[in-house]
Amino acid sequence: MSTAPARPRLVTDRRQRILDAAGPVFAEHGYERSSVDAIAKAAQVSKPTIYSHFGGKEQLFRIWVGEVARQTTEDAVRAVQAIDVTPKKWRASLVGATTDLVVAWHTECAASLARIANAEVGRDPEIFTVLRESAHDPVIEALAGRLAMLGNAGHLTVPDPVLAAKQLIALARTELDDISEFGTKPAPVTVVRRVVKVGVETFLLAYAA
Amino acid sequence: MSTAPARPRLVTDRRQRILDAAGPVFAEHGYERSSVDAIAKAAQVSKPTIYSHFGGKEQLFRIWVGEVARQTTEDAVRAVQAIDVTPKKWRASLVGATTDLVVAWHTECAASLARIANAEVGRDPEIFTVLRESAHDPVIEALAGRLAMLGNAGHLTVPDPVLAAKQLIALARTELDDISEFGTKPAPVTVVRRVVKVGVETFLLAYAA
Amino acid sequence: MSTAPARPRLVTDRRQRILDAAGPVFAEHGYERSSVDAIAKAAQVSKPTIYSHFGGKEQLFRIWVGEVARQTTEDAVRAVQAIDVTPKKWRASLVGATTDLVVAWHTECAASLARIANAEVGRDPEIFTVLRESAHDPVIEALAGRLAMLGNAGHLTVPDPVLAAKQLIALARTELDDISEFGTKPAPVTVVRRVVKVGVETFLLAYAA
Amino acid sequence: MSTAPARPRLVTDRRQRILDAAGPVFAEHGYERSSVDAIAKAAQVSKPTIYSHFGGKEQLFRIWVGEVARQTTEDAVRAVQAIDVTPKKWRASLVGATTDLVVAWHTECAASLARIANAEVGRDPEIFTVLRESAHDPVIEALAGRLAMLGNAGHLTVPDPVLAAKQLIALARTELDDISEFGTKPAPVTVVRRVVKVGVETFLLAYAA
DNA sequence: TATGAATGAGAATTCATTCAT
DNA sequence: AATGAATGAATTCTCATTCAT
Repeated sequence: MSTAPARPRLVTDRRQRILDAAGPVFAEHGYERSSVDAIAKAAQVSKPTIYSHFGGKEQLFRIWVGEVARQTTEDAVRAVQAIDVTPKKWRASLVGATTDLVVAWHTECAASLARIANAEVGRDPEIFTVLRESAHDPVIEALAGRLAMLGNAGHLTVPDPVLAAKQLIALARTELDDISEFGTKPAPVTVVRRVVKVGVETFLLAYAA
Repeated sequence: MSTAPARPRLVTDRRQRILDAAGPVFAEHGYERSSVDAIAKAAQVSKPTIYSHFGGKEQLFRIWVGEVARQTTEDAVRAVQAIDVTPKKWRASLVGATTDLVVAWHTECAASLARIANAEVGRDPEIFTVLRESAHDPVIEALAGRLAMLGNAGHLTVPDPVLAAKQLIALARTELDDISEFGTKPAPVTVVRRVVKVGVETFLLAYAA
Repeated sequence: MSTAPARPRLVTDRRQRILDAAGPVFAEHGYERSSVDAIAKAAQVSKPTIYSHFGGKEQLFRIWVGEVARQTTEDAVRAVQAIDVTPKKWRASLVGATTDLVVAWHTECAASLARIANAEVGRDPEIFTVLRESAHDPVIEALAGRLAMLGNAGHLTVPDPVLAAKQLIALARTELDDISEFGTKPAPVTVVRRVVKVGVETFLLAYAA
Repeated sequence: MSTAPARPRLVTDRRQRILDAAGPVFAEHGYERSSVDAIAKAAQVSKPTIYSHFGGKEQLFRIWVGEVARQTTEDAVRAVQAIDVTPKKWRASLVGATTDLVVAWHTECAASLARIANAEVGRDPEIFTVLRESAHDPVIEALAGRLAMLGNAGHLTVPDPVLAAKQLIALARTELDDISEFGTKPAPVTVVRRVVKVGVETFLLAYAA
């Protein structure tokens, strides 16, 4: 117990350290241009360690995608669940929640993920499935649920809540790709807030009861 | 005239043949995974020929991007200009034109271009500029113009035509990424027609005079 | 006669124009790094023209070497022949002639030739022979002749005039490689003059009668 | 101990094996015509190994140059330091040491190095600096020191020892380029001995007290 | 478990050279 | 005689992956 090294914990940390290092690398350079070497260096780990933990570049990538998707989705769903359906607050909270949702997806990491996954979908179609199931669908579902509630509460007319959810997001993001140059430049939150609000207002014009 | 060789024609065609061959390759594999070798093989041309015509992989890629963008934009703008503002026809023609516009952007080539350019924008930010200026802006401008006309004609209430144009497109495309799996699978035209119509209807709910 | 083009002359000029263009290119980049393309461009001529006139890069190179060697040797021999063996002038004219000889070999072209030929001698041993026979030997012979005359005139003691000639040149050039950094930097004539004089003085110490 | 593999040794030897293999290749073909492939094959090593050890062709070349220069200089300086200034021995030892010095520089490797460095000096001027500082200057310094001692001992009259050192070397090497055809052919030691002796004798004629 | 060292396969690019006109 | 266009071969260098320890 006296001379016991503090390693055992680190050993399990290795995995996380690699993932943490891989994130920025993938985010900045994309899949192809990210070399395992670079990731190993960033993680201060040797290449074989990466291989023994993840099996290869491809798998490491997939796991990273999963991680970011899970995290982002968690944030997005939390934002959606904050929508307050009470008469006095629903408007403001809808705007606020939509903003939070959009912001959650505009994290540097999440934005890069979107770009990269988009690009790699041709090479590895499973990525599409993973992302849809672990990121897209849950958020749409959650949002559709809240919109349905707003319908039931008589604030909105929502014949197809899932469609409405998708459209709300589409409207909220309308100007963002322009502003953030496809997710390359970080858009200041105040700007995001403004454009999202504009989108939500259009949504309300269409869906207001 | 009897012994005239069949070559002279081909000589000048080389450039186009290379571009034609590069298209599918880039479209299918993306920039990084497309090797000049593969393009040369597909074009039945030697690698140096590509280099003497285009200067390098990067430039070939940019020129391909430009070509597709130009072609797509041409089609899209033509679609927009077909919008008929007369009382009886405007609704139908708005739906029709929006459908055509979306279809123009869902060509296999154009869809791939969007995915790839998106992916490569980090490596070569100029692509963003090129695409915005040569593809995105002209279409938005044209569409904004028609929407303004519809406003003047009293059919719509369009305080900000450019915004409206962007929103119309966003709504029209809302379900397309889902359906075409990020542009990977070709969406049947009938399906496209249906989802676009849904989007335009939402747009009209918001913007109808 | 009226519409006759002025070409016929140019046709024969082509050859010289290519040689003139090849000189600086070879001189600056050496044999390997000089591309036929670059030479063609510099000569404002198409590559096949070079091939039809010279047969290939190698042969063009050899002919260039020959040209420079001939020219340089001519100058060097002329310098040597200016040595005046009369009692009053022999010392000064020996210094002057040696300086001229060294200067002739320190032309940008000649210096490069020396460097390059030296380098290429392994690849093409014939170059050594060509240079020795067309450049080195004639100069040594001429100088040996004059030194012998100076011996006969009683000014010097020259048991082996050929050896003496080689030694005189060696002494005269002693510091030049240092100063010109292996012929890369052009040495100012005043400096050349000074170091050559020093060398000749040592020579006279050894050979004075 | 029975099953101990023979590899561990080799692993660390890789670097040296590459250098040893690179030497002859560079020496025979010069920098440009030496392909990394050829060196790898000669070293029985894969190309990436070379790159991981040396970073690239250029750096490998520089390191080789450094190695040969260091080795050669060591030998040359040792030869110079063997000069004995005692009255009875100085003449013979000066001849002997100069011979050794010249021989050290006429190693196949050193001779090639001189040729090649000379050729590459245009492309990479740093080579000149490296060689001068690590090879040329130390030898000249050492030799100048000994000549000064001989001057102090009253055997020679040496107003400028550094100049004298350079001249001694120049005279000793006078006929060597001819004989060895620019360092291409190996000159038999007996021949070297003879021509060096002739050169030293001329030196003594000029510098004897 | 973790790693330094090694590699086979393949990338972009350039070159000397030759057709067909 | 001159050229634009094309090419086979070779170059340097990088990468994902795997041993042997």
